[in-house]
Amino acid sequence: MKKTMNKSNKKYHHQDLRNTLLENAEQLMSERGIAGLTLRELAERSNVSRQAPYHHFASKHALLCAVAERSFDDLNKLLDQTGINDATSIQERLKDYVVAYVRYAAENPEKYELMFGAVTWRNEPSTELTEKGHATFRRYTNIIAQLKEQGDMPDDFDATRMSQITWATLHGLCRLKTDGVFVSLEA
Amino acid sequence: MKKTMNKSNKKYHHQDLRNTLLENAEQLMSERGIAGLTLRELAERSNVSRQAPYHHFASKHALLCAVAERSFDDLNKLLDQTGINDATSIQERLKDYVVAYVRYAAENPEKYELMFGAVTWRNEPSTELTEKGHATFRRYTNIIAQLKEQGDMPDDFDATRMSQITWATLHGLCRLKTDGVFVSLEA
DNA sequence: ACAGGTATTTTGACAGTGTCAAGATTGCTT
DNA sequence: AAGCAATCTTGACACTGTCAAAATACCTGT
Repeated sequence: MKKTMNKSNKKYHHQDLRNTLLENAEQLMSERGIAGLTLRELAERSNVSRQAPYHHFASKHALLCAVAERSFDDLNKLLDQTGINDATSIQERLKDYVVAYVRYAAENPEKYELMFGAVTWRNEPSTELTEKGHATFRRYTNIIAQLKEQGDMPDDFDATRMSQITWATLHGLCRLKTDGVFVSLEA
Repeated sequence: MKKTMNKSNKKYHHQDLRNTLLENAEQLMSERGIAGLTLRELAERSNVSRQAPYHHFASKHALLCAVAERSFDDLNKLLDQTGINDATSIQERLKDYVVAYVRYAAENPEKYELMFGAVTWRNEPSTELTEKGHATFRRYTNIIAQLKEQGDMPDDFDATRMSQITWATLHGLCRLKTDGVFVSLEA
């Protein structure tokens, strides 16, 4: 029985610091906005010196990318739950996907910004990040493909093309919401 | 004949500093990205001290908002030119609008970010900014409305609703492009 | 033309930022 | 118990936005 009881020890965060940092970063982001997130305040809130985070994240940008990946996991977990009831029709599944998707974006504007914003995607996004982003989209195209297989669509219905267009619509609406362009528009 | 020849005088920028700053800000943005735009470097490039811009813009945020307004003017000017040939059909006009719109966004990602991004819209956007943003959208809805008037659309065609959805699609595609999510996808 | 005032630009200063470098502390392994 | 690697801390630096106060150039009324 090894004595790996370091979790209970207050001093020296050890393996937990990474998760603690990520969680506090998310909360700090939702409070001060993504631009207002400061590594120093994050460190202070995590009861750690200002340089400690650098042992878990190479830079602030890396930290933000990690938050983005985490958010993708959260969203995908949410979307998983919508598919639990397989008895429902494909149309119902599509609707559930869209509703969950929009809700997540609306409730976590900063996370959504990191997931699909320029900060992460225009600075050498990691392969994991790009993979998770593509996976989220692929999950959508699967539903659209099933919709076509069901046969209710016209013959010239290109599932891939249609997925791109309609998901762009979805994304555009989410972005308008998260960016604050929408202020008074019912769902 | 008053002697208002201050334009030619090299010293003391006077009325031109504001425009010079805006132009240099745009160029600096396209080089270093919107986050890389620095008031100090902007001042230096404009051959002016670091505090001079503050007499024309209350803060960096105000400067960015001014750039956004300017970009709206540019885009609207571009869209004006597409409508010059009134002989073309409405369908053609819509296509021209979309093409010009997407092209502007793709060629000026930073400006587009300021026009519809969180930086400007989530920090007390000025009435002028919101007005210009709405005007750009209104111009789009007009085309859609004309499309309906022309009679080719089904009876339950809600022009307003349709404008919102299709413009969200347009915006979503532009955003994916400007944010760098698209990297290898033909137009 | 000149005096005075206003608009404009400058210089000095400060708190805050990300992050490099080097030292200190802890816990695990032998 | 010793040593070592992982982890955390402290010191330092260049850079940022912006406040305060001084300096400069222009404009207007007389």
